[in-house]
Amino acid sequence: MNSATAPVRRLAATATPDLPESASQGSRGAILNAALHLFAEHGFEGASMRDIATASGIQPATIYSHFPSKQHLLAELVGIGHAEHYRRTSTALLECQPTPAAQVVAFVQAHVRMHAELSMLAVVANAELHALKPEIGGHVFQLREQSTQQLQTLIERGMAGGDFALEDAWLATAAIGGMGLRVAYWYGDDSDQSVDGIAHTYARFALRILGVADTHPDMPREPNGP
Amino acid sequence: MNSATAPVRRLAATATPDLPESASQGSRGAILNAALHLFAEHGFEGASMRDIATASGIQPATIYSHFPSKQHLLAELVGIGHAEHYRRTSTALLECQPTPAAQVVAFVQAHVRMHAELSMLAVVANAELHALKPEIGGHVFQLREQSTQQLQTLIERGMAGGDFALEDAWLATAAIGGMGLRVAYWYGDDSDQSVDGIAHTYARFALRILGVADTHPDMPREPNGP
DNA sequence: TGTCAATACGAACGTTCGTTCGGTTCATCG
DNA sequence: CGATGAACCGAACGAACGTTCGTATTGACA
Repeated sequence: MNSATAPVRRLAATATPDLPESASQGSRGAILNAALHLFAEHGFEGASMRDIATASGIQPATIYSHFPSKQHLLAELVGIGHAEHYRRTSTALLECQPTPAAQVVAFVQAHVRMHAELSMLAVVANAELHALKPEIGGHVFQLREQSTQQLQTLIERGMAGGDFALEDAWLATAAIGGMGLRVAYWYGDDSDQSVDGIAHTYARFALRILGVADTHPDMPREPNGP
Repeated sequence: MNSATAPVRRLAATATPDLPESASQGSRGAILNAALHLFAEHGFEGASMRDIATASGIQPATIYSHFPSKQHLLAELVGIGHAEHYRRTSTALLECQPTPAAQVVAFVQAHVRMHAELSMLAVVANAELHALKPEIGGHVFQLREQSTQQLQTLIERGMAGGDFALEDAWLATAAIGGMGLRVAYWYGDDSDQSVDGIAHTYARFALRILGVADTHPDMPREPNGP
């Protein structure tokens, strides 16, 4: 009955460790952290430099001692987010068995974990990418393309080897990537789902999308109990 | 090589029929249409009333002859989007066979078609929902909840009847809903995929996620050729 | 023909925006 | 001790913001 008064939040998370540790120290880190929270909740245009200054406990002018502009602040966050995503998926692919199904499982689990554990960073990197001027964003777009290509290549190789049963690798890439992306918006500290459980289930969903039977040896088993 | 200069678009569509016909006539319709394009591309806070006025060929002050505020402009668009989505999925469910698998196929195809054919409306209704003040948004949140509940109920009934093989109805709802939602962002006028083809494939993906065999009679067959 | 309501307009209101400027503090180091 | 440079601040800049005001135009109807 209180549905008309509660504000509508853009994502569920509030207090997760929102930045990889290296970037969250000192005044510069405080600014980044405040900008991350405000950009995630209100969007780039919806958060002012004064808001960011207040949230990080310093004056607006001081932000310009650490970042040349609001755009560069966004660029740093979007860059960190994409780099972290690419780092996680790449590492996961290096550490798993070299079969197509196992690689898809590794990729999807890393993908999902990223969007759950660093949901604010993921939301900003995805939803505010359009606000980033190309001359400042630059290399981020390449990283983004590479991450998509990673998954699509896995799927195409599985199709070519007869491991997967589907017609269109691109549609499957979009579907699997998209369902993982959305995790960042609904996963919160109070979710009754564990990150491991979500990653496990989504990996299973991904293999099912690709036409892999539940009896396949690479199909993820039940995760450990609570 | 031109990757550093091209602006990053938020969604791919540009010229689709962006509003249900009834709402797009007269000056009021021109304003709504301009606001839809600008909100979709730049976000609510990123588009100014002057931008909307210029795009619709009238003066800023005149907008206030048709809408009491910028918030109400957004509320109307978000409301139309959610109403249209709920109308499409509800109609689809009424017209299909009453088996769980056929109902999921009908829902997912309507869901996907909505996000492809009215991609701007879908982007605004989803990505800008957080900018809508609760006292102005109001009933939209109920519609949103109902649409999610529609799909989750279908899945739960299929699970109870033994038609689907999975553990968690909510995770499947989130995954299937999320992958369809993302279609609005990448589907464009120049996509080499047809809307029918995408809807067909995503319905198939959905049934696979739910553990339905490819040989099940409700599994969608190949759509008609080109 | 006179009146009313709807639609449109140019100009301006007060506020907030991103950013800059001049100056202060303070630890570091020759 | 004096110099240096980074971090920080209060105050202000011009521009852009959502919105309001007073007025002009118009078509429908008495």
